[in-house]
Amino acid sequence: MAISKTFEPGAIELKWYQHWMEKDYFHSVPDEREPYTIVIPPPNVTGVLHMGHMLNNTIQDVLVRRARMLGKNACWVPGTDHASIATEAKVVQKLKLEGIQKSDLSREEFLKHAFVWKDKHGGIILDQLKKLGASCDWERTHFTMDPEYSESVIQVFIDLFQKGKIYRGVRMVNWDPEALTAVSDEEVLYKEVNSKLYHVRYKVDETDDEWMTIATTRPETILGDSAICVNPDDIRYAQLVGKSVWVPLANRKIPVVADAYVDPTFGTGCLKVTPAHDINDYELGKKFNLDSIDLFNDNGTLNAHGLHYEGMDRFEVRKAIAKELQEKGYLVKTVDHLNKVGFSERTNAVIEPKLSLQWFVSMKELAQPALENVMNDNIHFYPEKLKNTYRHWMENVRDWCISRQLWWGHRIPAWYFGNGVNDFVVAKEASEALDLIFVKTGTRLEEKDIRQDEDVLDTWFSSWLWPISVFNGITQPNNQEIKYYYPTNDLVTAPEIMFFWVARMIIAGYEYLGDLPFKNVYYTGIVRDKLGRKMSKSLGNSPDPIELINQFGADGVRMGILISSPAGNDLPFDTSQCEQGRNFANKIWNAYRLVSGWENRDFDQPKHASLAIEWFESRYQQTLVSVNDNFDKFRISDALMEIYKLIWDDFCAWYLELIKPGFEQPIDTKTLQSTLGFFEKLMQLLHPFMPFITEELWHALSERTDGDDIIISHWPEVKTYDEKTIENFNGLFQVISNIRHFRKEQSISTKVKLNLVVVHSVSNPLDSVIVKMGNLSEITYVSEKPTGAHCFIHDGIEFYIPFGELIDVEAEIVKIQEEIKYAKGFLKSVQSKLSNEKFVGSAPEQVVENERKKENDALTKIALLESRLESLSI
RNA sequence: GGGAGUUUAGCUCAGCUGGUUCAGAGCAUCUGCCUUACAAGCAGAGGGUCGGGGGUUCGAACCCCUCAACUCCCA
Repeated sequence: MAISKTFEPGAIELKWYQHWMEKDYFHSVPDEREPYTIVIPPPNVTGVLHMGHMLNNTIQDVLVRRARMLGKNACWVPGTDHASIATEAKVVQKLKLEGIQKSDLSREEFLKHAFVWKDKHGGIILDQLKKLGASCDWERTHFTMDPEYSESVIQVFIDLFQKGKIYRGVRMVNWDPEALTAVSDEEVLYKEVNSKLYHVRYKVDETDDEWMTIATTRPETILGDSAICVNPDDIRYAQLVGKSVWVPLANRKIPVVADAYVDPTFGTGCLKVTPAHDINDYELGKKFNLDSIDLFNDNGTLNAHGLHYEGMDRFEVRKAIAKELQEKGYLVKTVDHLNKVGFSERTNAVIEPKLSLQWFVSMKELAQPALENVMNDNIHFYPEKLKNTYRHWMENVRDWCISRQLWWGHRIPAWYFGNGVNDFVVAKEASEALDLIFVKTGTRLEEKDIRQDEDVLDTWFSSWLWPISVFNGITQPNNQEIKYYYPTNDLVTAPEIMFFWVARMIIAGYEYLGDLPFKNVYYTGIVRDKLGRKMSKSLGNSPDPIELINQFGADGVRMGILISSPAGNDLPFDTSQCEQGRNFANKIWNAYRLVSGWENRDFDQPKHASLAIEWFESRYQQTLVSVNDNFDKFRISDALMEIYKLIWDDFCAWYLELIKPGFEQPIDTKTLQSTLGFFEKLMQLLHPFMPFITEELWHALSERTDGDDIIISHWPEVKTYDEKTIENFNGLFQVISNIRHFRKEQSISTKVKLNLVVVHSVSNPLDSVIVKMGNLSEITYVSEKPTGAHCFIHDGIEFYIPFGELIDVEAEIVKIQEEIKYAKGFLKSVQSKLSNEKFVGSAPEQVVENERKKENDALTKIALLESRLESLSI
């Protein structure tokens, strides 16, 4: 059967993925082997695969596949999270298209719709990962709202509440007026926005015409002002502190207070204080015991405090109120101003700081072990520099707002029995709640008398349990699986979610299992386009991963993604990298075509072949050591690069050429066997990176018994190797390269065979190789150097290529002169070092010795070059 | 505003404790080749004041100071 000239990945990928699935190779059950565990960073259940997932999951697959080959019990747990805000928004939107308002539905009805949506879209992203070759244990696929998982989330909430680590309180939260929920600090993105600074004057009480002018970017909040604040050192306003001013339009009198918080150089130096709508103002409000006037409805419109603006949107009011202030003479001026505005990560709505009653996790104590164990490298970050960022966050950790005013998610297990601040209990079921209420109050209530909290928990409050709850470690403590798989080994994720997720998993790990959740965290970079922009759906600058796979093959795409992406560095992605991957697959494919076409016979192995085999074996071992080392250091792309060069340069360009029989000539059995063996071992090294082509060739190279698949084959073992052999061959390659260089320089066609004359007494067993690779007619050994020939020196031996008439003698002379000039300059620098007493005195002996050797070499070289120059000049 | 990081070839990056191997790799570029596995290929080549300036040292891409640019995190 003819083998196609190029590698065609499509059918092959499908075939082997199916085969692996049928063989259940991805599935893990605890046994006596050492476990190797990775939990996938769960993508959003509503998401589709993007380039970030591709990078992330390719790396995980590489690690898992190698661990599997190392004989470990490899377990890669896949799954998705419920992404409460994003998913709820999508479901609401979908219902809207069907003419259904969320408000028309009961909670139960809405959730029914949401689950329908989840069942329909939830699996997409995981299916896409299969195309990439991801060897996840699909039988273990988890979802953060699975019943048992949910139970663990609720159990943890109750436990932390009982420990006093969860509390309910009024705080300034980040309100998303579009999603109608609070979001955590981490979900707010600050962006610079061109806005205006409105200078508005407030009349000082008990004066005729004395005014204080404040500067604000948010005139719509004027109606909620409770004070004016100035810096106590600001002499401009010192006499006004303690007096009162009148709030424009509202006709309310508010005090003037002084606090060092105010920056006298910003604006006018007078700050209007709106405690209900700014976090800093809120602090001032507490300090000075000011009224807190909440102006806004949840959807961002003004409420009754907004007077005649009631019902209008905050941004509409900004325009309208500026106009009214202008008309009534309060607006002094407006100036352009660049300021930072917080946007919701989910809805992109402008975040409204809002006072509200929310649930919080108190973080300070919980964070302690999580901080320590990263700083002391019990949990190792790659790259290490991210430890700094982590420490900074952990040392200044703030309490975590975990309630969300949504329905899609884990409903908070708190039960209210009255209107008092403390009229609630926390319990899993209503019946338990009733018991607790009885204990708390002495009153026996019925279910109809109590109501459960309407809110759900932040999604991260469930995914922080991911490495534990995928093994049911909370609901069934000390079960066999959690004991076997936990702590997991490596976590591969993006630095963007270091706080959202990584830090919190570490916290949960220590709190609930008293141990780290993973030993290593490998942070990938952000995938960017050619212009350096982050790839995103809204920019439309991200290639469709599935399209890429169709175009270049999964192996090609995997290589394209990994070839240049060191940990923590952004990956400026370009499809040309996948092309490189595809080309590599093709190169391997063609190497196989060559080898598979050889006919073998029993005859004595030529000397050069046995030497070549010895050399390649050493090179392979040398690379293997280095590849292993790179893996240990999570230098994944370096490992790949080494394998790439080993296959392309050493194996294809040199080894195969060395042992290749003449056209239509047979090859000896021994050499063929060794070559097939090498090919196999190369495929094993490459398998974690390019699983499909390697499995295909594993089977093509040899008849395999059932179950003899590369995916479960044993990672090659390190054996001692001979450095000397590698050095010898490097010399050989340089000789050949010298010949080729000369040919190229003199534009001598490959069709013209050259002679090589060596001034040496002993011939080399590899001469036949030089003849072949250098396209020579013969090599002759002489004792007298010939004249009229090009010369190069390697390892002290002089090599000559006799001239034909075509050779440009003048050019040759010029070239030698240049070489002499360079060598003399080099000699001078070496000699000046050696004549420096301080250098000779203080540098280590080894270094000085090296300089002496350099001096000697240079002298010899110059002498040789000069004698050649002489012979040419005749 | 506070903190951290980065700056080495056209691009993406290596370069460990200062010392032959220290100025490297892959890609891209240029030149010549359809040579019988592969033009998705082969052979060869060019390209860098290691961000600028100063210092320490016999010796600096590497250590110190300073300036500049970029990136990220926090407020």
